[in-house]
Amino acid sequence: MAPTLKDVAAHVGVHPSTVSRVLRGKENLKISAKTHDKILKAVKELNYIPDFTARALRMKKSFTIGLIVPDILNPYFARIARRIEQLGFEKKYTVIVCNTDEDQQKEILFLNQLISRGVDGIIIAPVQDSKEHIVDVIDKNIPLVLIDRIFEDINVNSVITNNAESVMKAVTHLVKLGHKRIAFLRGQKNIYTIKNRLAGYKEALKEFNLSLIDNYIVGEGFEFEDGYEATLKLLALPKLPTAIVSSGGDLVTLGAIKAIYEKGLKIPEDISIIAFFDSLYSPFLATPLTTITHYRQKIGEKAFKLLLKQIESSKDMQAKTICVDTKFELRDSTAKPKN
Amino acid sequence: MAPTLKDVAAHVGVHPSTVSRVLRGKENLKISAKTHDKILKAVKELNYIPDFTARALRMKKSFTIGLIVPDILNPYFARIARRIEQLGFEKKYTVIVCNTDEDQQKEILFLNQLISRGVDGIIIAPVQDSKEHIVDVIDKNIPLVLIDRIFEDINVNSVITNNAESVMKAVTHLVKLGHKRIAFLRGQKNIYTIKNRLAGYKEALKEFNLSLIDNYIVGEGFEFEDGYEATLKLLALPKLPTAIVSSGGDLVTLGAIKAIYEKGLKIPEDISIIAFFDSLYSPFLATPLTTITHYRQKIGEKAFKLLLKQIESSKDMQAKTICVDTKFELRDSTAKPKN
DNA sequence: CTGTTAGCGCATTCAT
DNA sequence: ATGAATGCGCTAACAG
Repeated sequence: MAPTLKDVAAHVGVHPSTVSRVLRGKENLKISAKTHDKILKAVKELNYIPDFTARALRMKKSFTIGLIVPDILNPYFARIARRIEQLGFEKKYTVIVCNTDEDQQKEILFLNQLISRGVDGIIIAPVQDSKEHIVDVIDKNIPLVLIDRIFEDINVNSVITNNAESVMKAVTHLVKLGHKRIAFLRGQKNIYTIKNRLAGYKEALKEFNLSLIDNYIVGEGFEFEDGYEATLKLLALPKLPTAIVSSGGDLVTLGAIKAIYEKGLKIPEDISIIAFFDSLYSPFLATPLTTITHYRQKIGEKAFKLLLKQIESSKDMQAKTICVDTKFELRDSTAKPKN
Repeated sequence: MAPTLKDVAAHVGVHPSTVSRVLRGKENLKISAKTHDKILKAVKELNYIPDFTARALRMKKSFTIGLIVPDILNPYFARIARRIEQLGFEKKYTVIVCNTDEDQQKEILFLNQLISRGVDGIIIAPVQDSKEHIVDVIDKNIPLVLIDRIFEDINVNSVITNNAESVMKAVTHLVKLGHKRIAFLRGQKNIYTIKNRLAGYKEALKEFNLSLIDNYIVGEGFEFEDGYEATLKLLALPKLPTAIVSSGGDLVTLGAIKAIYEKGLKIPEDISIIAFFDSLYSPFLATPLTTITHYRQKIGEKAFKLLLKQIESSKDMQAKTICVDTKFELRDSTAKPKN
């Protein structure tokens, strides 16, 4: 068996609580240098490792936070998660990452699991079929911050990005190149980010007096196949778009690229593309992609700091929504339209 | 405050232990249908969520496993991790992922942290500067399985891939195309996988009677910059290689590609490349890469199952080393050498 | 400066 | 079929 406080205490000949005090190392608790040293020596000798579980139970504080994201394989969330872990590590917090695969049932399960494990707080990019389960958590007074996707009518700390503006910038770029038939490859419909990106798309069209063509808005999910299928549909239209704004992220975009190649089209000669794309790989693709990328580390940082503040402040703090900019990176996947 | 067993018991008018029994749901414990139902009803009403921490303390079983990898941003480890999480979820285990960034100090810290948290087992791709800390964990009788990187002289469950054979296959392919000057872009030296890949490289050279050129073996790490720098060095040599085997994974390979492009060379016309490359992106790169890829999900699966068996078996089981194949995927980054 | 006491929430052994 | 008692390992309030 692993040695406990009691074992260490017995080994030194003091009371367990004394050992505890030494190990907690509170400044103001006066302990004789002698016993202090003896205890530390015994700890080393016995190779004592404190039992975090017991401590958590006693202190009602687990130094654990939960992170719920759709899919950690997505470089967007991976980078955010990694940053949160890093910061957590610095502050002695462990983070438990949960992947929902955009399945709200799973999300609810994870939420309960995390609560059951007594996490000190939760960072979540929710599935957004509904919000009751999120509200429940907040009502339980468990610190929570939303990332990427918020519910506009609930008052909670959140970190988002300026989706609409990003797309408007992208469309503007295309219009200036001469494009008039710009399609929007969506991603999953009901998601906050996507709704806002779509809104930005529509607003930009309006601004440039371009008509909104329903068939030009396609896509139903965030997976490779979703992008592939949707783009095939797009490319089967009688009147092809000359440009695509891909708002569903890396996988969707790769799917789109595959479809485009399969149809024998060239990027950007036949069709231009601007994508929300967060991996390192964009410069190396067949045609280096012009992208909208996120400051993912910053998003992770803001989220973690908000959460930490909420965890550490006894009184409830004023909820804040932080908006992080995106970056427009011009590469080679956009050009003037042919016709 | 969250309701406890006691609250539920009081609400129904029974003893907490009775509630516990109902919730544990052991078959052989006879409980009247009446109280059973009443208790379940109360649980729902109060929205009782069991305290996992307390349970873990009491049962000395946390239903948590630790996964320690170099970097979850690496698609190789990301996919393995994801699969382990998935399987863990099915079996009610939570997994805590730790990233070492190839820093052994961190690895030791994480190991202790995990032990302190009372994980039921650990899966680890170790840094491999040394092995004492790993042996310590095993000596503590904590179930542990090594992935990707093993210590050949310690007897422990492990899952590896056939590194040497993979490289031999790659070199063979290049030789058959007519290459005689084949460089090896290594990755971090002291790592098991890399050592074996290098061994495979050397063996293949020998088999084909090609001389081993020291300058053709480069690379010191797993990052993008490592690949970039190392390849620049390679391309500054008086006698350029006509092909590169990149054994350091995705990032290193991307770095290499960048260096090659910057030197104004073309793939595969000027230089061929075969890479250990695990992301979805390989078909879409400027020249779709001929790669060696891993069955990452399978690796995760094997590792998880080994660990679970070890956790669940009271007596210590016979340690096993499972070797998972790799896949050679021919694309367009290899061709006959120019001269 | 250190020991004593109590209890976090739960599962379990022993009663009844 | 259920209640009572115990303790997992730890911290904290209170004594002294």
